Amino acid sequence: MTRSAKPTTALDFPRPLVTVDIVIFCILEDALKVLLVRRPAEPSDPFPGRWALPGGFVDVARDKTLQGCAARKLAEKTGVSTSYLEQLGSWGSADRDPRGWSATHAFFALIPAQGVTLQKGANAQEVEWAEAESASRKRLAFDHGEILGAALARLRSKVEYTSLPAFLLNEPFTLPQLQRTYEIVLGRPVDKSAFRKRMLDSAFMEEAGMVDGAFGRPAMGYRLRDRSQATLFPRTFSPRDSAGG
Amino acid sequence: MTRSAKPTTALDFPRPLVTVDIVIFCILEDALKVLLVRRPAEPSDPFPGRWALPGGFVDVARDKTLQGCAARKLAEKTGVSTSYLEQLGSWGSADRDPRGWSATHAFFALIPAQGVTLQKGANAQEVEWAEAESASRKRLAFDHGEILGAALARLRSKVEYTSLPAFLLNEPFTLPQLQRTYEIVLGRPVDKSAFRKRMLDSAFMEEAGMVDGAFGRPAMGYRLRDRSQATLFPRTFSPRDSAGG
DNA sequence: TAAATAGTGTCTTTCAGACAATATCTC
DNA sequence: GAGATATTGTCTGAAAGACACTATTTA
Repeated sequence: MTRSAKPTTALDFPRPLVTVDIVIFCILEDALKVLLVRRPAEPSDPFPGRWALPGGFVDVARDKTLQGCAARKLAEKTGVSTSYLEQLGSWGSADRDPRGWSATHAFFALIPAQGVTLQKGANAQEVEWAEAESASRKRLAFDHGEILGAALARLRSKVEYTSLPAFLLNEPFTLPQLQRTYEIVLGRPVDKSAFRKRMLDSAFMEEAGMVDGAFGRPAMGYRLRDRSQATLFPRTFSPRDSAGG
Repeated sequence: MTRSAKPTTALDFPRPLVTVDIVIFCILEDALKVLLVRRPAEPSDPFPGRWALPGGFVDVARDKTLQGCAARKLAEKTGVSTSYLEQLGSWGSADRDPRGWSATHAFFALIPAQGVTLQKGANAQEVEWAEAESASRKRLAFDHGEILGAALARLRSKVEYTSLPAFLLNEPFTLPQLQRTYEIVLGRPVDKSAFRKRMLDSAFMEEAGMVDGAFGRPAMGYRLRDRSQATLFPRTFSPRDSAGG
């Protein structure tokens, strides 16, 4: 990199604003939800009163890395510290923030429904779990609608060939629960037998004792062998006709 | 996003340095190469004399978007303006740049070998095409070794199930040329018949007249239908035994 | 006609999808 | 036992991999 727009020792040229935003997904009420916070109502703020993704400025004194900054904000909002956290991309332009040239680093997180305790911000911000699909069509603050759309697309795409949905469940989880999670995210039913074969064959989970629900036969509980990353399947889920190259 | 570390109208808190770096891939001499530039030798500069990825500070006055900034830098270095340009991710931390907290937005570009005219920087920077694999093991400036490694991993991963390698070829290209490109990036041979079936079935190319080489039977030339994005295949390339979950 | 390269055909195996059958629980 | 849910088994068709074969060029 040249890094020589100006004499390299003088770094006094204007810098963009740098923020981190997080798309936090969760399954609630049999639907895919995303966490939104309402921006302060003061008219001096950009997009007052609008719903936005949780996030904020990188705190140079406090944050050692971008990932760390994202993890901190996630924990502040949800109380969840261990979860799947993946970088989504960055959005930067002269006009996405009325306060000046800004670049945001977007992350997306998958967290299990239970164990979440929503924290209102110090400034008593309003917080809600919004249905993901409809939220992406809402008019959100900044370019957060676009970012949420990208997160949804990434999630849906990856769900076709990875074990990602497992991160949306508490452990131990059962195969029927996992299948239901896939179906919610994919938006279509999945064949039970094929699903189970696929999950068990790829061996990214291990047995964790029986779990019994309210009715019917108890199911085997599973936990992930590696909670730090998802497993890739060699093929996508696909009904017979579609995606058939 | 809170964006309220300080009163929201006062934006006078310290900001990270913001840069863009590009991993530019190209096939040369039957190998995958990446473009490196040598950093200035002045000791006042970070990593003097080290090889680095091309890139530099975002110019708030000049660049409208991050993608635009990347495209500009790509054109400045290679003379290539139309090519495949994808965001790779961002790397930001307190200590990756000795000059202070910095965040870089990394992109990766695929360009055809021909038509490239390397431009030495205004400051007569040294520029070279390095073999990609070995370059990723070299000690590059900043965290560029890590970034290059991530780019290589992303490329190799995507080559298994996308049409990406087509962007490394000039049009019109032939199927044997495309196959050779896949083999170079994958690092293993690919069956001719299966390869051709796959490429032709997914119909991301269209015929563009016969092309004849030095020897043997002339081949059909093809061009991409859509140069803006790659096509996804429903399955990965995989030899019989491996990846056979 | 030999060498080189491009393109096609065929066989086999794998495996996902469909769906039926069986197992184990509660009430 | 009825109802509910979990788990397994069997069949089938699509498609990828392996590999042999044919086609078209130059020397």
